[in-house]
Amino acid sequence: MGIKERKRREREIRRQQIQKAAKELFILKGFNSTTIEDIAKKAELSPATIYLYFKNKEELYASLNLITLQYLHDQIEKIYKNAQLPVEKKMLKFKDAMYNTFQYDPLILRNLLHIQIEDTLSLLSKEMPKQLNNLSQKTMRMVADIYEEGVRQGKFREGLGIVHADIMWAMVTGVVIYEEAKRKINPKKDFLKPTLDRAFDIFYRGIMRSNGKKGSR
Amino acid sequence: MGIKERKRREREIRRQQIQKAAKELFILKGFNSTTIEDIAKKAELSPATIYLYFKNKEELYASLNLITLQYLHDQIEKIYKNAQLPVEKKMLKFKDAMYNTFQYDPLILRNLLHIQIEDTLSLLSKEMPKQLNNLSQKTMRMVADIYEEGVRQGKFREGLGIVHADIMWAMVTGVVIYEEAKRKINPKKDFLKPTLDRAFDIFYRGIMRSNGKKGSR
Amino acid sequence: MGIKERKRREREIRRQQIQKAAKELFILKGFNSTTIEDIAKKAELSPATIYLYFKNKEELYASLNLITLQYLHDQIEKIYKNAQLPVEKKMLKFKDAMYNTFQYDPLILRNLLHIQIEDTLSLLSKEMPKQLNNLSQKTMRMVADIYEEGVRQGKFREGLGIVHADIMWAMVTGVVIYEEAKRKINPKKDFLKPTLDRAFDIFYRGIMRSNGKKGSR
Amino acid sequence: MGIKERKRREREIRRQQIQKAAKELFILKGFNSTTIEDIAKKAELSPATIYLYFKNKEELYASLNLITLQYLHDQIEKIYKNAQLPVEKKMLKFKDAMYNTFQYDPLILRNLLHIQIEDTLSLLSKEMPKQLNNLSQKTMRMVADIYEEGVRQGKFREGLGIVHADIMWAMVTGVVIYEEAKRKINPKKDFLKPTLDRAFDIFYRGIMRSNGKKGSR
DNA sequence: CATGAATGAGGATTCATTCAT
DNA sequence: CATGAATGAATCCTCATTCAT
Repeated sequence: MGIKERKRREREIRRQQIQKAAKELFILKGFNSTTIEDIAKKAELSPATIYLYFKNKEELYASLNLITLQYLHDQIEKIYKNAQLPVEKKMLKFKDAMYNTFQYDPLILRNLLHIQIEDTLSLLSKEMPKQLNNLSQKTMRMVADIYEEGVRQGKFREGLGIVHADIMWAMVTGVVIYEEAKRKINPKKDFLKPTLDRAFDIFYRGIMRSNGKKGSR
Repeated sequence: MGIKERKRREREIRRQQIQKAAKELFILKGFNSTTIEDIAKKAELSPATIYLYFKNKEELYASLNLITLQYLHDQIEKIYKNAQLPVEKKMLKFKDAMYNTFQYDPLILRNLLHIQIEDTLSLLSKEMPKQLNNLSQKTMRMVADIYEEGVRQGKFREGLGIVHADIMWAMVTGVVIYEEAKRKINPKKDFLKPTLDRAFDIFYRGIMRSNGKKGSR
Repeated sequence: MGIKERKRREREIRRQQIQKAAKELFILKGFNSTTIEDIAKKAELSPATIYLYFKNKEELYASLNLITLQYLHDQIEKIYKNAQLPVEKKMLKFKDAMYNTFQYDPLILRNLLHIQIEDTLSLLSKEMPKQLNNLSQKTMRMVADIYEEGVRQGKFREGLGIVHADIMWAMVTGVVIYEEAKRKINPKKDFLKPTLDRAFDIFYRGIMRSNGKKGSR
Repeated sequence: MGIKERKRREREIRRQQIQKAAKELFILKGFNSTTIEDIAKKAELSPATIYLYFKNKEELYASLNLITLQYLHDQIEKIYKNAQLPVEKKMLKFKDAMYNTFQYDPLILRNLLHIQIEDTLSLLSKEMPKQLNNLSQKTMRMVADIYEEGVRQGKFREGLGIVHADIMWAMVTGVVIYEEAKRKINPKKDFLKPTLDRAFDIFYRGIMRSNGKKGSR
């Protein structure tokens, strides 16, 4: 048993080593411009070895999302399940969860939003998209639930939870992408955090029933 | 004179015919997966002919942005210059301008945001990025000006105009991308318009100084 | 008659204008790297017009040789027919004729020697190679005759005239090519003339029966 | 160790197999008219494989020169270092070294002389031209040294060694090219050897101080 | 399990040449 | 006669993927 277990662990480590290399390169150069050989070189392996761990390039690419999505999901879940916290505080905390996630993996947007959907999904095995979708929906559902809870409590304005979950996600997404793009042109300063704060502040005021008193933060 | 003029017009038409074909394909399949041959076939020309009108694939790609960006710019400018309209109305009109633009060219986001920056800009001639950038900045500046005007008039909350222009753009962008992505997975229904409306409503409330009375629209 | 004649003359001028442009480009960039469009642009004509004057690119290329070869031929002939001049003087004069020719057209070597024979001759019309060959042989024959005359007069060492004509040609050729190559690497100084002089001096001594007295020049 | 060594050797063999095929084709059809696919077919490999061994077509082309140049260099060096041999004998032996080299690789001239310099050198990696130049200069320097030694010994006529090395090289070069060209037109007979002998004989007499007694060979 | 080596299947781009006007 | 425009035919090179060892 011990040996089998050790083998499995080693295998897992190798897998992650590949994913780490791949992630850095995909972020840096994009999907199409990153070659399997690039990844292999960075992971100090041979190209052929990559294929022992991932069915093909797309599957490797997609696997990265799963990790990040899980990362986001876990944070959202923790907030979601925190019985102490009032809904409006939860909503604010979501921002941090998202911000952390984008720090952890700037790639997630291009992926999850399927911006390059056509390049990406064709060769994936059946399982992968299902898992991605599942995790993604569960996460969004939690945000939606909180919104609806807020409506019931008379704190948030009327509206479908899922729509507001989408809008929140979209807004954060948009800001991240946009700031990322600007940083690419001029890498000197990074305005992501303050812009995101302001955006969330606007969002927060925008959804509150009466927002005369509280600001965000 | 007549002949020369007609020639020029025919040439322009040909150019647009290529751009039209290219745009549809780029939207459908993305930059890398669209081949020059695809475009040529769709435009009912030979691949070599494409190169009579565009220096290379990237230049053709970039040329599409210029059109769209001009389209957006012109609408924003019209609103901007409308002396009758109070700033808060202008802000609301911007939404329509953006919505129109995304209808006109869903591609614009991937491009303008340089999501594929590294794949795209290398072979462009010097002029193209300069023009793109110029037009883009002029457009954003107008939005920023309106915001600051609103602040001066005590209508909008304090804050830098350009930051709010960015946030507005980012939010709309995020919603469009996200809805587009969802539509790709399930093409049956299109929630772009209502979601965008709601998002803008939230944004609008979020920036107004006192938003007890007015809703959007 | 007058009009017809003028037309013909204009046509001839146009032809030469193309040849001039072509020659400069072929010298500068080589056969394969020179495009018809390059030539057309330089001659301030359209590519299609080139084809009104030359069957194809190769034919144009070959036509240049004919001019140069004629140029060489005429000089050699003048020396050849000069009854006053003793053979050894004639031999020395040949050097100048060759030198002039290479000045006039550095391209001639690559062409005449058919260095790029395989790239060049395939599409030529029947006539062209025949003319080239004819002119070339007539020229060499004159040199050979002079050598043999020298032998008969007991001035030059025994040997076939044509072999020595070949060697002389080859030697000059080699020096020109070699110096041309060196000049390409370091364009500052041009040692063609002195090297050629020395080479000819060696050649001259090498063929003279007794060369104790005379030097070259 | 054994396996690694064998692998290395196999790789080397493959490389040479490609070079062999390439050489034959380049000789036959020239650089531009020889395609990578031609070479691949002849070497019984796929085009892509060629690129595992050579960066690009030009690098492959240039690599052939290096081999030949080394071949020439080694022969010249052996003669150069032979302490027994008097300079005039050495000079004669140089002819044989060159003759061997041209037999071994008729291509060398077009290459070394950079006849197609502009088509050829652009894509080469930094190292290659440096190596070529280095080897070439070392070789010529040895010939020049011998000439100067001969001058000091009062055997050869006054003059710069390097100039005479150039002339010798150029003359041989010229003869080879010229005979090669004639053979292409009429492949029946090959006059290279006798013509070269005669040319060298002339050269030899031409440089000797007193050449009343000795002929060459 | 790991890998060096090989390759099939493209894809962008170029250019000599033709043809309708 | 001149040409703007169009294109067929090539050709170099890349890269995801496979396979024998």
